[in-house]
Amino acid sequence: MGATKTYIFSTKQNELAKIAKVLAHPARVAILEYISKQDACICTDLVDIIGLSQPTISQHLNEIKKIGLLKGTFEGKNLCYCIDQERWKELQETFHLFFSNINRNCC
Amino acid sequence: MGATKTYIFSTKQNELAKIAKVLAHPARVAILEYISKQDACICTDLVDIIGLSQPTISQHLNEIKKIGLLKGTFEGKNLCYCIDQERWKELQETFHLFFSNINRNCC
DNA sequence: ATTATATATTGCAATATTACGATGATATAT
DNA sequence: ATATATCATCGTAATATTGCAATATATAAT
Repeated sequence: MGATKTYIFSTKQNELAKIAKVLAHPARVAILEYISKQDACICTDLVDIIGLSQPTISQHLNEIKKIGLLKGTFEGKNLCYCIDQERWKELQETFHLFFSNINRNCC
Repeated sequence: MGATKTYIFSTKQNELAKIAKVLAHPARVAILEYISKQDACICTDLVDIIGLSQPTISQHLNEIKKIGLLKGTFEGKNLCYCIDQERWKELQETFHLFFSNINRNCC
């Protein structure tokens, strides 16, 4: 009891849910928006900009990383994150397909 | 501590997160897919088809309803659910915009 | 009125998520 | 070597989610 019964559902359903879960927190939405607006990698102003503690931001970044959305490279002292464009497009397509496959007939 | 600090974020960020949260469970993805594949309203085969208990399915339907994705009408004995097309399109657009606004330049 | 059927609500236990202080690891600067 | 800065990890408290049994509600049929 209490835990999601993933084994009941299809791989695709679980996959979409997993991605959606990452977007299901405003901090992660904000992080992704901020990174995507930068011309290049960001080297964490995130803590100041978003207003959550450093460990919390780190945790959220990790969630985003888990679904392959972040590429990280070291550049001097700071770890620089940017969005993995290929993966981003994959997710975009996943959501696009989900939203497109809806029947027009209804009550 | 423990609860999401929604007041830190913009309305749009919270809105996207709220919608994503609904899609962040495979049961709700499955429910939406099933309803959208029907020609007309469905009158709950959901419990049998998905394999969760009736109260659990009811709860999930309620989460979906909360973001305005379901229209329900009584038709005979059974409550029939179908997807609100207008709202569906709105959400589709919300995600589309989110995924489109990403910068191309990166490391 | 009684019964059968479908769905909602309540209450609760198991588990997951969110957030942060304390601490650790690593790299640069002095 | 020591200090400083940046980010990760650990531990833990607060809160949220998931799932179901039991119960309530509502309509339809008898």
